[in-house]
Amino acid sequence: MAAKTDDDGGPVLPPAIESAWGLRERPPKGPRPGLSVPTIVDAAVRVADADGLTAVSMSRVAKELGAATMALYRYVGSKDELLMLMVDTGYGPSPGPAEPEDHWRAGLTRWAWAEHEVLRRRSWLLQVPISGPPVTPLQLGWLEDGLRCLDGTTLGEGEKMSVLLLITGYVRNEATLASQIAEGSRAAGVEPSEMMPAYGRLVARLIDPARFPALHRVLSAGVLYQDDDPDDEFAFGLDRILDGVEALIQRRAG
Amino acid sequence: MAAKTDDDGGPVLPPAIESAWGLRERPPKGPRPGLSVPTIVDAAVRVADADGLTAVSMSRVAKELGAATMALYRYVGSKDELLMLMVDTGYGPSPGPAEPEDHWRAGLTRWAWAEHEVLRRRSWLLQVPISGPPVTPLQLGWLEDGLRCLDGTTLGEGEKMSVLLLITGYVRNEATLASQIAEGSRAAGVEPSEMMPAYGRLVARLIDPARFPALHRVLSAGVLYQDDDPDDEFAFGLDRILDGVEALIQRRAG
DNA sequence: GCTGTAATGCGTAGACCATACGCAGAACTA
DNA sequence: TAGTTCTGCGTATGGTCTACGCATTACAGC
Repeated sequence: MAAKTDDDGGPVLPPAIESAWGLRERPPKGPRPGLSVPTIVDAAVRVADADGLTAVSMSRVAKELGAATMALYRYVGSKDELLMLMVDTGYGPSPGPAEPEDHWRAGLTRWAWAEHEVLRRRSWLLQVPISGPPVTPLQLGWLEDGLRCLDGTTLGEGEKMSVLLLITGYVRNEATLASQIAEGSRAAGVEPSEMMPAYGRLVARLIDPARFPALHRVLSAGVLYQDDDPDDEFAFGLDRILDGVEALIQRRAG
Repeated sequence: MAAKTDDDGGPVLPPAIESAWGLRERPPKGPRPGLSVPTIVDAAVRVADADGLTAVSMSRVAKELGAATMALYRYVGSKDELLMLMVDTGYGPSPGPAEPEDHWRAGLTRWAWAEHEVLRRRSWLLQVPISGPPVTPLQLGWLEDGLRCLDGTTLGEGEKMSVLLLITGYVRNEATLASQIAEGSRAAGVEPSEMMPAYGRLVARLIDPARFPALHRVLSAGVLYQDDDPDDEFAFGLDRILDGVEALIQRRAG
């Protein structure tokens, strides 16, 4: 029998996650805890919001709480565990299920924009190295609400999951790109609106039009020089994906 | 005038990247260099291939080369710069442009599968915190070949870029998921084929069917318990995206 | 009320990490 | 041959996570 599995054969959850599901009560012995897992996670989120994920170290979070570094390890098994919990509360609760009368497309659009909005506000969420499929309560809440959007459709359960995976992946990807541009412009001391034009000029300087004809054509068309509305960009890709989903639903229906 | 921009107003490239474009020759004075940027990058890639990205430290790479840690800093400005170069050689050259007679869809499918294959072999590429749009020669080569697939279509240049972004994002996302499952199964000492079923059992244990009805339905359908071919999963999402692109091309054409 | 037990807070210390700085020596130019 | 400039790299600083052990606290049972 392999280690790290419980009696059911399921993977074992870190204690702090189990307590997030309310599956673990505190033993009544010993001194009253001066901290708590939510307090610690909130402090860590505050640090990340203020100074980015790289500023989140155990000592920094402890300082935020007026506690000693090692005190945190009484509540959290490791930094990775803390990060997992930070993701949960960083996303926050799902915006709620779609209205029953909503078209699936309207529901999923709202769902995608909600995640987009969260990631815009807390771009450090994208830098957390996610270590597996979601197991925290709020994360599964997002999944649940996404699934409900597809409730009335002809898709199979597996297809619904695939569609949500596709969309959430797209949202994360677009947000990653946007935050990189923002970060790059801050690092280079350039106005964010000047970032893409500057990138265009850089690529134009580097490439040989004979070796990179298609790319050269893109540059000549001025695509990179103009500073598009990122929201338009996001909406474009999302509509392409939803068009693809719609095609599948039509096929399953007819 | 802001710092970190050159006379053209373009962002300044790190020296090691400029040399990758052949824009910088060595001054003829001083002792012969015992190392070179490509040698160092190759060693770093070897370390990452063998022991993962976390094993890539300056001292470990130096040891791989039989050099002192600080010797590397004569060639590479920082570890981040080394990582950027590792990504370039880690991806390697693009598989080549599509055949001119190929349909755009066949070309993009091949392009996406090629990236998929690279990321399957070198999953550490996904963990490198990418810090901006591509500026290295091989990276732009991939972009070029992707653009050529869309050469004969009715799409605008900006739309072509968006489509490629969409696809590459999808590929990275799917690969990230797959590598997380592989990593998780290794960490828990479970057979990779048992990973998704174990996850399904875990979620089933956690959720309350009343609070998570849609998710419960997915579990009841046994979706998570069966161990699908990951390639089928990948092909499914890719086809959905390409369907969406096809819809757009049709609309632009007609 | 006393004692045993178990949990908490946290100080110390070890094993890493990136990298700033400075110096000795090598290889070229003049 | 002298001067310059670049290389290799040793040392040192300040940061990271976390294993371990100890004193303190608070409850359970007697």
